[in-house]
Amino acid sequence: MRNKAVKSIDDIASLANVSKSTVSRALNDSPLVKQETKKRIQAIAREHNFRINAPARNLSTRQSHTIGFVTHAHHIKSYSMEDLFSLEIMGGVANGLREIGYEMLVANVQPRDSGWAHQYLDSGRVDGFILMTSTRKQYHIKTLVDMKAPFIVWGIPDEKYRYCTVTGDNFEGGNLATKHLISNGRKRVAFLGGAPQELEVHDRYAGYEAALIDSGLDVDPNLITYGDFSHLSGVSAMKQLLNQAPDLDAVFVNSDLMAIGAIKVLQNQGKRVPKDVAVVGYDDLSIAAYNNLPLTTIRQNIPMAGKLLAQNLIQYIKTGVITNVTLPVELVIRESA
Amino acid sequence: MRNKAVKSIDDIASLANVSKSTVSRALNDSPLVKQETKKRIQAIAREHNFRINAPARNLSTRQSHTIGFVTHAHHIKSYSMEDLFSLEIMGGVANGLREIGYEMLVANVQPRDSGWAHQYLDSGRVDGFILMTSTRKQYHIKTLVDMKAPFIVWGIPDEKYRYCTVTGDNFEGGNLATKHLISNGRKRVAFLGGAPQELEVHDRYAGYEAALIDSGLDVDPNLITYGDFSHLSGVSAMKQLLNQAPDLDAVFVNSDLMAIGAIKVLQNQGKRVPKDVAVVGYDDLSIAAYNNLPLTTIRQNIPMAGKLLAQNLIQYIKTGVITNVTLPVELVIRESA
DNA sequence: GATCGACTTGCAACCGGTTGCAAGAAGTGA
DNA sequence: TCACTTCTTGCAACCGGTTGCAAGTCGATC
Repeated sequence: MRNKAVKSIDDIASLANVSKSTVSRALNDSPLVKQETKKRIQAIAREHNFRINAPARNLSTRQSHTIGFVTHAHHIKSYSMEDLFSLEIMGGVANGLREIGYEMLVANVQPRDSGWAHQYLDSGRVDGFILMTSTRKQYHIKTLVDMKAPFIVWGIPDEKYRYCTVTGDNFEGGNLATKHLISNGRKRVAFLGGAPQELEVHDRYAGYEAALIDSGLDVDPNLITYGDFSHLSGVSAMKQLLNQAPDLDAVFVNSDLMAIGAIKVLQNQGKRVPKDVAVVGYDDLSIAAYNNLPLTTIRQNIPMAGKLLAQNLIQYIKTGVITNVTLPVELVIRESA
Repeated sequence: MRNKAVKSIDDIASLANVSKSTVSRALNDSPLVKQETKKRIQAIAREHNFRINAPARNLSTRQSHTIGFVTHAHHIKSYSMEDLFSLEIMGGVANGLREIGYEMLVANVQPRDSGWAHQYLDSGRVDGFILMTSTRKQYHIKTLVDMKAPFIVWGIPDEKYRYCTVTGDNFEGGNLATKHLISNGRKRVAFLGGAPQELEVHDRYAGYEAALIDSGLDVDPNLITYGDFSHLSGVSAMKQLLNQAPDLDAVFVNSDLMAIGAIKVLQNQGKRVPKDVAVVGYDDLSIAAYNNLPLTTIRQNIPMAGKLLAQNLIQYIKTGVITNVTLPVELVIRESA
């Protein structure tokens, strides 16, 4: 260990026989310092394994270089499979942020808590937020807009406000899934939606409806039902569907988690999947491929989504540019349809 | 909004007609300031929605009040079901930390990266680490010990060093699982272990072996094999087991993820689970209950584990007390055995 | 040889807290 | 009334960076 006492920029300064300002500039690659000096200082810093003190830097620049990743765990005490979508995105976000020199703080927010944003932002702990939480999302967005906090959300932008978003192409997803089922000869294709208040769900429905109409099939209200994206809601919604329309021969389900629940219900009731009833899920979580009956599903490009959430938020923070991006989705055919 | 310009402790100081030192002490509930003054200052702070500036405080106290949660994602670019165990614990850790006033930073470390610890610690970004990463865990532990970094790990402590740990009772887990299978009349109970270099796996094996011996059953090397806890490794290890011992009638699997893979293999080869072959998993991840065939498994108390990882690390940081705790496990009977 | 602009570098203030030490106020006992 | 505690409070230094501004160096131009 040679970093005896090289803890601050001042130490480097004495070693290099320059002032701390010069060291600061050199380490930040400022054009103000001579190439040669810069190289020399950087070499010394590297050699002594020096790391800029983050709190000091954050204090001085009034930026934390940290982003809060906001989730609202399905179960209060710990994450679970129900949170898998958020969790998978989180990995992509963490990577995306690191590539541009930011860190990620996890803020697991209680649904009723309204002070969290101030708590993180006013204390200078984070520079902005990435919102995944679906319950009460509109409410949280309003709060953030009101306090002028920098943030980006996974989902379709609400017309009322202007803010950054990243989402998948939900119409296309619903359309692809339904067309696939129809092209396999299915005539009674049901729609098992996510939470009905979500705009994403409306778009997926629109895609579903368009596919039916394109093929000259009827849109039957008895074939439509909703859950809340969770496994359990998939179970009960599927039961309801079977009651309303016992003759259905396919289901387009708005999440893989619900699809897995739905398949279980179908099998329990003696239906063969996909023979009697074909099922298409949504998201293509890692679990879709691992499922007992590998899921045919609509893939959302999760790593890309994470990366864009990171990049576009930072871009917004730095430049104020508001981006709303829609990512393409694709149909992944496995065994359930 | 009344917090016009109340951004710093100085602002509060002028409002309250005291010095900033007094405000600082009041907000930290120091006994040095008079009760009445303290109340008054706290009231003013609350009223103006004041939050202490974290970077300033961190700089001054040389503590970040932040912990790095270290994982090593199974896939590089994003988290997946394979990381579910870490992810579930993460929720518990985040909650545990918040309860004692700490934040959690996610550090998704590349397996070959050796500089990450210095990067986070020397820069004052975190006060310590929580280690979940299993690949190369020993290597990372050595690094942390060498640099005298505060950390706690999920797992059994290595005899060579002294550091904080939290783990489940692996012997008991292996023993409970195996006894359960034997008590159901199984005679040829296989052991499908996690990564063979892990101490946890040895203990689970010991529990398995003890149960066999207690019941007068032979320990047959053909019934033993190993994977690496992942779903895929469960698939190939199960195939191998069936080759080595086609007559097996039960398997104790070291993770739920591997168990799900193993069951798929068994079913594909025409074995009925649990009728022909009973399967017990390990961990009781949320996925165990949701699986197509709900898993009988050994439950690790994940929320508690997360909480203790958080609490004991902070305790160590504050007092230097090294804790090594072993949490009880329990058998959860569902449908696979 | 004086002037000028382009480069480099250093000084010192500032970011917003914490804390050791000194000092003033209030209370106590002699 | 005075010396001595015990409470409270404020002063000022410090944590480790960043940055506006002044100043010094140096070759080029007139």
